[in-house]
Amino acid sequence: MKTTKKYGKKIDLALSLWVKLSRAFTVVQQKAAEDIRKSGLTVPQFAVIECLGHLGELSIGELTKKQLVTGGNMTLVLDNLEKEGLIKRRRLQENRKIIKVSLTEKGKQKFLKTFLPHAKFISMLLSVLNETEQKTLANLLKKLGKTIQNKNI
Amino acid sequence: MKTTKKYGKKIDLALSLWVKLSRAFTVVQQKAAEDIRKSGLTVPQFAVIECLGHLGELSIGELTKKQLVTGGNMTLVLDNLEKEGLIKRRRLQENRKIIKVSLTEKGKQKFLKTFLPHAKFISMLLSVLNETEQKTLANLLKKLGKTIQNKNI
DNA sequence: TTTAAATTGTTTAAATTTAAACTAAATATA
DNA sequence: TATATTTAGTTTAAATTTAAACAATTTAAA
Repeated sequence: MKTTKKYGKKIDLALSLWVKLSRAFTVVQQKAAEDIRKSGLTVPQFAVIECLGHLGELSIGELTKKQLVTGGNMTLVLDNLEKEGLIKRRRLQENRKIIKVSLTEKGKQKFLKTFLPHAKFISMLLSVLNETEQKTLANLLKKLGKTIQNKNI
Repeated sequence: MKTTKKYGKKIDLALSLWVKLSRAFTVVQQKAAEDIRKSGLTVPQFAVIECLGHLGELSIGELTKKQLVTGGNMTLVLDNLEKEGLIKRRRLQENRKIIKVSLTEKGKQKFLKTFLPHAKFISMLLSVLNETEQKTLANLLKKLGKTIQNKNI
């Protein structure tokens, strides 16, 4: 922790936290991305497969909200997954504005084959923190993420 | 916290932590990016200005390491900052492979004008956690980031 | 010394991402 | 009903980012 006050105690602490949050995320993200690419999927493709694999059929809007990406981007990711036969789109008859997305049989196989190994990789990576530390960290991050997201600034 | 074991306690905990880390980072990052764009700089441009403003003259390699971006990308960011007259490049005579980058007078003014308001914004954003929580979080994130980065996987 | 290897930074092409304009469908309002 | 607004998703153009090939310089090894 820095001991010199550059901009005042409160600001210095927040900046230091933000730097460490960025660094920790980026480091994990880059290792995770390397691991994901081995499966032949891009990171956003993997994220969609994972989301559908765990939560079942979702609308495109729900997917973009879950992953905090823009709609145009999601369209492209889904197009590519559709071309590979991993997902399918289905227009809702009750509300024809909405398109539901789900895994095909091939997509389910891909999910089953790729997710657990990647989960183990992440677990191995994060094992530099013990169980208690991981729980504490997760709780603080949850509070940070949830509160800021719900806050309209 | 999830109570159902999907992949075993250890893996579930790590996955849950990774999701929360991503979410917290992304949420803060998107708010921070919005704030930075008001200054007329892109996020990576701002990061370079900040780095040079705080650390003084750095080589291009040092900048890419600090920001965990690829070299090609840094070249473009520096080109654009140079066009705007905010930074300057200087080839080292002792080692002509190395190019040192520093802020111009205009760049220093930009740094002084933009950094503190942004720092205050970040501080306000992170104030959803109290001082103790911020310190705990920063320490855990530091441990996570440093250890994984030094670990060769 | 001279060649080979490593380091530093740039260029290029391709992939990714965003923002804004757009289409289509549903809902609200006059 | 008819028009306007909102919502859901797509298209497009531009910006960003990466990875790989490249050039220049330095260092190491034969």
